[in-house]
Amino acid sequence: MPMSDSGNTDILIDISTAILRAHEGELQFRALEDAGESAKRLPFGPFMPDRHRTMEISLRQWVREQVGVDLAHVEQLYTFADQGRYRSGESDERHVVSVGYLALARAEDAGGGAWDNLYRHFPWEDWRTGRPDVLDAVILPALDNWLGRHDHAAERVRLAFGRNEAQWDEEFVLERYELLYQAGLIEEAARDGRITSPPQEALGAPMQLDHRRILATALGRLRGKLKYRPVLFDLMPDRFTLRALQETTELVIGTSLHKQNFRRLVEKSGFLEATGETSRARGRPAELFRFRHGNRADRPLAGLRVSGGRKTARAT
Amino acid sequence: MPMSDSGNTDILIDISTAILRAHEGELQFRALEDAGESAKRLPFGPFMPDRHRTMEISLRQWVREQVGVDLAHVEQLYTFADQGRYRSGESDERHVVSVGYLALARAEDAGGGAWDNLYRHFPWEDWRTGRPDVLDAVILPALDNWLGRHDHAAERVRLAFGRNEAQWDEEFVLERYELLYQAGLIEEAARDGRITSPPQEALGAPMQLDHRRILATALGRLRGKLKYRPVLFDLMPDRFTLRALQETTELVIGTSLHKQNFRRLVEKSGFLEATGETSRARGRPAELFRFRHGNRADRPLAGLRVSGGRKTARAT
DNA sequence: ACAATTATGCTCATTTTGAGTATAAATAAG
DNA sequence: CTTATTTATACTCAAAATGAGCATAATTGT
Repeated sequence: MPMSDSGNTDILIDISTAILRAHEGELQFRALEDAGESAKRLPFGPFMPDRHRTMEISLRQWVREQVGVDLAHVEQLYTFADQGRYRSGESDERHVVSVGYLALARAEDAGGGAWDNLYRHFPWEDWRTGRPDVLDAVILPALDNWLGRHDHAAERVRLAFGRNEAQWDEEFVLERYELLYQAGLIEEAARDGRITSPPQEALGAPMQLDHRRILATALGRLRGKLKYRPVLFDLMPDRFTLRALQETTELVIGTSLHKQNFRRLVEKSGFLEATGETSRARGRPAELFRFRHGNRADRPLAGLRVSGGRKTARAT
Repeated sequence: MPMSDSGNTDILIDISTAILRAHEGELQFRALEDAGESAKRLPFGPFMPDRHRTMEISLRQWVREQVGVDLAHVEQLYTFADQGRYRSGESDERHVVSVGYLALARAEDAGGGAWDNLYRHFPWEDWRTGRPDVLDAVILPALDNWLGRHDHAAERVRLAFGRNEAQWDEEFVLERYELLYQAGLIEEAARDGRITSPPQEALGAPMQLDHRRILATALGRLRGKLKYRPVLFDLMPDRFTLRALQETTELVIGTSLHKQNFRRLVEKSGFLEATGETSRARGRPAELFRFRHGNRADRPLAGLRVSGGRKTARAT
């Protein structure tokens, strides 16, 4: 065997889950509140290997029973083991390793309980109505100030926040969050003793432990994944209009899309099946579609990539 | 706090690392041999939270010291906690959770030690010289036989192995491996008591524990990642020809590419910088390029997607 | 009946991609 | 030293995908 053990390595594994749904025009996650603590948290619980064969089984069962949500898609995100970012002052002697999961739920299956708007914690990630003001008003100046003392990070900031020639990449959610953390701009950093400048109101609502980091990982992963796998449908009800699908997509990637092109893209992808029925609402009734499983060409939805439009001018 | 602990949940976390390099026309990984055991294994060691701040730091240091390899890229893959796929008959009472990592090394930094050809363990994944014979000769018939008794898996097999209308997706490495495991076609399945049909020689060399599964995860992840992030360069030396870059790419994705189009793609991506020097070999000397960090548009290399060619015939 | 609203169809220029052909600059062979 | 061979690089061309918009259809609200 490769190495001998050290003395005190008692480890507790927590499974923390970012459960997302699209509901009432918001991208929401299941949030829990604890008494005497203003910051919310994700649902989490210990992994008990003698009771559950795999972490995913453990998680699904536990979420159904304790949180009352039926999960559609479940995906492991990352295992965080950094010391210093967890319950600094607790009595439990064991080291906590936290395994983050992303789970998607359909609004119908999502039961009661409290759901929170995800973008409340990441206001700089929502570009649906244009570039968020907070970027130029607060974030970039503060980062510049920080870069004055830590200029090695300039390139990371450039790429993550799309400055100069770089493009905003909607998938870099975690990288942006980590930079804000390292720059001491968000409350979690202050809490961990990393404060370098006063935390800003505009920088999103903090969460307990490292749960905002897990949420950032979840959002980034989901934004990436939807471009090549049909995960979006795990946020949709059984039947839905193209408009509804587009709105959910926009919620996730945080930008608005061209309606006709979205239709073309998604129709060509082979993931949809018309039901023949229509939905009645304000204007012309829309056809109701259903997700057609796995079949067909299953082309990726690479067209969902946020491109910022053509680079060259249109010839006259 | 959400839940109370159960009695016996002592957990040991192992970090297992698939260290890959491109060398002498092979995609290789660092493999270790144990006395009295023909199957090889990946380097792994326990995570000791009281000694290392993060798992990645722990891993990098440990790999440098114990394995003698300087790592370029390091990326966490997945945390496997399934019982029953690990050291069935061992004395250690603790549950083992294994965190898999993918690491890339440049051939120059890779020191001595034993390296094994990755495709020796996944012969069905190497399509560089065309569709591997083993697929039609062994794998698909055996899977069909298994499907006779387990037809619920037919759709998974169809998608994973690209049958009927479905296309072979080179990223589904893990899904294919898992199906072969579940169908009892590979030695690891027999070892775990899952045998349903005799293991086949042609189904790749087995490995210890679940290390072939980690390798499969690593390969799939790398194949996916190279399409949108410049990870390939972490397998390349400081300067390289386009031909060398293409060969490395082909090694990873397991298909051959069109030379002129590869050049176009990669030049347009903005990741390359000409050095002015050239390399001498058989034919016309090739220009030497260098990886240009982060700068520029950083377009994804989505064109590396293996497409199987145009769908419609070219008009006469 | 008409305005407002939403869905859907379609066009068009540009860009990207797949697949070649053509040419250039070396080395190896005679 | 002339030619074949080999590899690199340039360029063409058609098909497909993409970004942007106009046009039309089918409803509800007034």
